[in-house]
Amino acid sequence: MTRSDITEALEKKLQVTARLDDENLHAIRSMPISVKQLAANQPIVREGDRSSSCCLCIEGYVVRSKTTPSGHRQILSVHIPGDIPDLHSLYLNVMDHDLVALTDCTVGLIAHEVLRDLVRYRANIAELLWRETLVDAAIFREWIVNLGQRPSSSRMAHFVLEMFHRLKVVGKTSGNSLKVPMTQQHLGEALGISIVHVNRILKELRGQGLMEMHRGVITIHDERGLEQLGEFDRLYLHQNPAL
DNA sequence: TCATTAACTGAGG
DNA sequence: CCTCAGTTAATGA
Repeated sequence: MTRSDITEALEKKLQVTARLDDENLHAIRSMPISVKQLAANQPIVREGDRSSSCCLCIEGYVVRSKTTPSGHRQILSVHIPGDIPDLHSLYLNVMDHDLVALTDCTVGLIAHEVLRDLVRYRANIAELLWRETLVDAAIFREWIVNLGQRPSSSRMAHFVLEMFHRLKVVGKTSGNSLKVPMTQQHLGEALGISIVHVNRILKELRGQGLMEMHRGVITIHDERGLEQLGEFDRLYLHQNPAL
């Protein structure tokens, strides 16, 4: 892996709304990053941990989750290349949830001091990271609405479209298909529905000609139909609408 | 191990 | 009475 592979997705995502000038781009490209390979299901940081670095997803997927005392896990968010899922740990010292590798993946650990210096001395980058954090919060708000107010078929449709649009920004979709390397168990944990019901919903969506999922690859057959079912409006992702 | 399906159940509209 | 979704259990890939 070359140095530009490491920050490629991050650069794409940061520049969704505004170009970075050469100097700031160079600052991002020359951040010291320690690259680590992780196996699926390997914890990155756990609730209660004090971390001294932030995790940049380079390849593969990562989830944030919380597990209740009775053992039920809620997946809070799914992270893809270019995301920094624990950016908040820069200022919140103790983790309030777990960060776990969903698939085998490559992550880059960026020391807090490095990021703090970037934020202190480069207003442009500070604004982009601030923006990332706000969009992250916007996505959480949408997830709350999704889990609390939509029937499960709409939840699934909404989730798939969100992943589709987020993956598109970093160039990880191909035509109408996207990788969502989650088992039906994972989908259930993300959407708050039982595994058997996940299976029923997938069958229903397939039957309606909306989408299909096979071994972690989703093919969208009817994007408009999915948007209607999922009441999906991509505004909350705050992407460049031209993309 | 993961995916699929049927059958049954209860909540709630 | 109908729809939605959880549980259980059996079975297939």
